Amino acid sequence: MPDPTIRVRIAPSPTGQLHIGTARTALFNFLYARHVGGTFVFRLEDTDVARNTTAYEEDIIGGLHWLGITWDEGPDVAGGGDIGAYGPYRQMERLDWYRAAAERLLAADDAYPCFCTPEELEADRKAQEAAKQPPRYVGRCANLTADERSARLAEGRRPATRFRVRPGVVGWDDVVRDRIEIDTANLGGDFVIVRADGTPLYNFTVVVDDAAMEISHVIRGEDHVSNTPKQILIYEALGHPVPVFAHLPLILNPDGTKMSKRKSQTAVDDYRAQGFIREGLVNYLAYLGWSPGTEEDILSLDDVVARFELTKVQKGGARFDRERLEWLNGQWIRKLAPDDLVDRLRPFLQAAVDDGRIGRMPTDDEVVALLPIVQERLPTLAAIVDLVGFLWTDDVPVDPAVLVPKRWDPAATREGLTAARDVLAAHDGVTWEADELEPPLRALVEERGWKAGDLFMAIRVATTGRTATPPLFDTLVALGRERTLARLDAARAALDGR
RNA sequence: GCCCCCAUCGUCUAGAGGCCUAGGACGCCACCCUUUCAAGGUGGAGAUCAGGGGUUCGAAUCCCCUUGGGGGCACCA
Repeated sequence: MPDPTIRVRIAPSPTGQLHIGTARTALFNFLYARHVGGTFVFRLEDTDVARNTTAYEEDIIGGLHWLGITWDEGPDVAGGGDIGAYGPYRQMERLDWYRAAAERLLAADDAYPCFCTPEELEADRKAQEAAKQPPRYVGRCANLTADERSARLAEGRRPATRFRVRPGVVGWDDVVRDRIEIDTANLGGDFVIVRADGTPLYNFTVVVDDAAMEISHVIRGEDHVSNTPKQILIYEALGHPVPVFAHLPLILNPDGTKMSKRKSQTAVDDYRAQGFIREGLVNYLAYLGWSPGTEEDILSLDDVVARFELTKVQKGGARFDRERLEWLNGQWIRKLAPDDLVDRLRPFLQAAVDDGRIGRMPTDDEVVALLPIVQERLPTLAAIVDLVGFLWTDDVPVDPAVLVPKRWDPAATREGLTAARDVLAAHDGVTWEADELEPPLRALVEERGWKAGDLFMAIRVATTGRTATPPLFDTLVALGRERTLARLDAARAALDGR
């Protein structure tokens, strides 16, 4: 049931790393397109030449792909060629389109050349501010005669192009917030659509491109609501049909303000580097401002596509809750198949080797063998290092103070560790399985009248350096006989050295 | 200063006039399981549906006002 009349887009500007907010907007556009069988377009708004870099372009495209978000038209790789019949999909390659559109507006007097200098505009703004007036263009160049214009041109002054804002009210039926109407008197006067240097501005290019690419639904953040009337004015002046608008609620910092780098972690890359997986992040992001209206909470990308409705989008902003993200991430990590999980864990293990947090890289087999005891304990992939890093490090620092269980004293601990060491050393060493290690140690506890927890905790700390680990006997198996005995010896020595 | 938007547990949300003595999830607290930590299970605390007026037989749901919060007011996107 593909619907060729529905075309949506994401149009990031490559001036920074992929932002959580951009990813969410891209996701919602993708979800809508896939749900209705429409077309999803990716376009690069790269007219801010001073701040663009291909590295950011790569980061954005790579990040979206990593999340599982794909598009039907646009550049598929950084710096790469376009796919699709409505290209080019980079604004810097569409300069002719903007020039032609600007000329049409100029010819129809819907726009005019403005010779105001930055100094003049700055002075106007200062005066308005002092008078507690809202900033707006005063219209100095709005009604210049042809002679006045040519005179200024003759002086060598390069004009910007301003769009003439007509009086009246502009309104639209927003899919998420119903009817919105704004008096054009509040738009700040005629606005610039082409800079004096000839490069076009956002509110203008976005309309020219969306119209040319036949975008039917503009799904974007609420921060664009105030741009919408300006854009509608341009659509009308250009004679293009106005698309349907859907303004999504913002993603907020914990304090309720618009999510920002200053107050939150906003780069998708950073979440990825911390071991969040695409399934978890996508699931979490989908629920920021949307819900299926059921009591489901673990949904795959495909599940969300099947359930997504623009009309179920929330109006109010949603604070980013990292705790919930971690829980969801853990849920998804638990669902991964062993081989898949090992593949995803490998880079995190390698990173730990590289910066010395662990001494060596475990083999895939070693990691697979460990999954039954670690998979359900990982809120993130990166947590693997904290959880069982002691397995791949030669010297595990053991703090004598934590080595002694609460009910024991150092002497008792020494005695316990010695007895445990003897019991384990008596094991033949041919096999070394959890269900072979536990019974004799429990028998030891029984015989001495100890509490199992005390002895086990002493062994745990002695062999891992930690009080919280995966189940003890599985851990000792992973450690191996020799290292288990060696660490027990070392711990006793540490106790003696006190 | 001006314009616009929003408002259900701490957080994400269900709720589209009676099914709501407001449901779920995260987080929190107990208990169970248990060698620690998780996971899982059970139960609990937690929202006078921001406040006030209407409309209606009946309002979290519709209207108005107030308050609070947010977004935007560039030759940025």
